[in-house]
Amino acid sequence: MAKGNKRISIHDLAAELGLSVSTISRALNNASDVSDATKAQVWALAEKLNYQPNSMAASLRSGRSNILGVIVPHINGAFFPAVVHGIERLASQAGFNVMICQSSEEVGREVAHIKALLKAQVDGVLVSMSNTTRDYDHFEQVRRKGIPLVFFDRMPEMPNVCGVVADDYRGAYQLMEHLIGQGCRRIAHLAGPQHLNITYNRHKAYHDALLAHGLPYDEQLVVPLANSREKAGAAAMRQLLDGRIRPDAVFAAYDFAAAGALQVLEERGIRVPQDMALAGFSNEPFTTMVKPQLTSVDQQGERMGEAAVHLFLQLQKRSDTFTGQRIVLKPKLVVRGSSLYGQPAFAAQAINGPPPGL
Amino acid sequence: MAKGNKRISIHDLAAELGLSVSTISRALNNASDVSDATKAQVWALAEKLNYQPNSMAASLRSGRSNILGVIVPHINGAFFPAVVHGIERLASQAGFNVMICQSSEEVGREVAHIKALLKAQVDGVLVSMSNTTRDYDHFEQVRRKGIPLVFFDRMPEMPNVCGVVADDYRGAYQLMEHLIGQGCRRIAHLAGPQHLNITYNRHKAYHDALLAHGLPYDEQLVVPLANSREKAGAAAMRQLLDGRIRPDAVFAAYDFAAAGALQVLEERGIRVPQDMALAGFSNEPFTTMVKPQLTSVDQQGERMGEAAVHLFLQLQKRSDTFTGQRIVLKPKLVVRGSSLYGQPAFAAQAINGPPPGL
DNA sequence: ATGAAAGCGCTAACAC
DNA sequence: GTGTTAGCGCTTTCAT
Repeated sequence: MAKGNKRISIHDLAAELGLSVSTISRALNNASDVSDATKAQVWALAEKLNYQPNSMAASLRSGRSNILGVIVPHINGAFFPAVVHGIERLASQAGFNVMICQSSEEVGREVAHIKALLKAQVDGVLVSMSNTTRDYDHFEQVRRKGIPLVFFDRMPEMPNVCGVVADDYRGAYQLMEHLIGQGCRRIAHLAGPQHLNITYNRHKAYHDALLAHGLPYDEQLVVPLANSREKAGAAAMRQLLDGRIRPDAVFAAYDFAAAGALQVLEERGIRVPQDMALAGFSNEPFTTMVKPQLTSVDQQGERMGEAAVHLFLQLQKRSDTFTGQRIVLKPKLVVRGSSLYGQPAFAAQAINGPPPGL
Repeated sequence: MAKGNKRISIHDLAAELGLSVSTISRALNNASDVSDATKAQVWALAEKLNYQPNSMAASLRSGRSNILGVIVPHINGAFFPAVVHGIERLASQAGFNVMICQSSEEVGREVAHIKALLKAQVDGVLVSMSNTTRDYDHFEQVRRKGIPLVFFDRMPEMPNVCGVVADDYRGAYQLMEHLIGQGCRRIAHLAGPQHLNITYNRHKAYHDALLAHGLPYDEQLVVPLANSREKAGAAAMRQLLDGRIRPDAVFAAYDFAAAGALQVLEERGIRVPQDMALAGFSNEPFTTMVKPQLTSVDQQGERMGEAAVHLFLQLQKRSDTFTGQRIVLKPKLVVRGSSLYGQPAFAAQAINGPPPGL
């Protein structure tokens, strides 16, 4: 009984009302050249019969699917979810459905997802590369089909790519100036992969800021992170502490890594920020939950998502020329207890008192 | 130049090879009744011409889209991302593409998403209700179309619904027994919405466990949370502390709320767990980053996702009878510093007497 | 303002 | 094993 209802189509509506299918179609799409009376009839009947349009058929015929494909490396942490949220908001406002895929940082899955999205005839593809992606053929394929392609956050080194990024260099540079301004002189860096624009830029800003302030760049103070998670941060921190030089500040390329580092520091009885300042990157919500609260850089995830959709819509309009348009978002330094010695009112607890343990 | 390539279809392949379209179709789908030689030819040419199948056309014809629709309330925190991950893994293994949608806890968006998924001819819908959903018409509509519908975590009160849930009651009960076993006697509860199965069960277990151990259930010790976030937890904690009775333990229905509560306790100089034990629910990653680490209950997100897909696949096979099948996952209590008095090495300063006044 | 008719690209009987 | 054929449900000229 539940399924006897054979799907009802515009033909059924047409028959019922004694109209032609084309009129029904036009009415349903609210075309301008249908009388209001007819529209009303059609809408009413559609409602009554609980008519569900078949978007497959529509897409097949029209060539437009109204689906936007999105590929993110993962949805851990708060950043990518925020971006996705921004994308969904604006896209659905523009009448698009969004198909979200996770590459889980594997090129293989990224390629597979691109393929699936193309099969699904998406009208556009928004992607943030996986960190194992070194070859860009699959992206080129999207463009070759004339389908708008927009990157966000993690961009490939391709000619004429469109995309939106946060100014990681600037954010990291500001962060470094803050640390230096706090009196730190031997700042270490827990570095992300150098083939990705984002982490490359964070590292480069670290380097440049040091030199610009007359401080040496010491490779011993730069430890690569195996990934962006806590454990990797903890491991890197241990490696750093076991080295010859003891830094007086650590800039981790990710908040999660910073959190891992923080735990190691606590284990070893090194006070933050008194003995060592600490800062991360991304402004994850948990940065305000740990003790001391973590200084970080906010990447404006939601705005990034919106900007990406914006770019897509533009590209769709004038699909002839794929100008390598880029939008660069200004990140925001968020200073908290983990890098603040002294004065500010609310940070009073940060400085006085002996170490909290014991 | 980039877009002159008019899409190539099986007709092009057929013409090029002097075969019929049906043979091409069969070869492409690796049907058993095509000679290997032909298959090889077809595959080769498809590769060479970079043929992309059009899944819209295939779906329209076959009636199967191979798309699985998923609706989650949000992707904050780690739980829903974990579920989604589980879903994607198993679904893609079974040859399905996944379309993820966020309702953002708004029924309106949930309804809209259901509509869009139906239009897109999805083969099944997996959903975790928004917390503003009180009416289930849109879900019924899915079933009425004969489309497999599976809930996870948050289930509606509908007859014969299929779904997979964690045993929140059991998890919360174990948590309560742990607290009581630790000597807590005036345990408070920061409660989630009571119209949702999950938070209702957490509350009910709180209630039942108290009575079962001869402790009174006191409404003054139950404070409703405005939502699942930190701020709400902080607000509820303040309200609790401003009340007449000072609890010696707090069980928050969400980890984020517990984190907010923890901050308030710190502000007020109330030591955790010595003065007051604290526990949350979900086992978010940040529970190990805060100090003290938070006791919580793990909900097995990834397994829940896999189970949901499993149910869907079953439903799809025997679509005649919609048995109200349910899978219940056993949650896991994770005891950490926030509720541990005594022995363990690092907790040397433990106090076991009655809670210090004030 | 409405209708007729031709497909979009593919699959699935049914023939041979 | 391969070919023929008839649509899936809709949009979209082109008529009227």
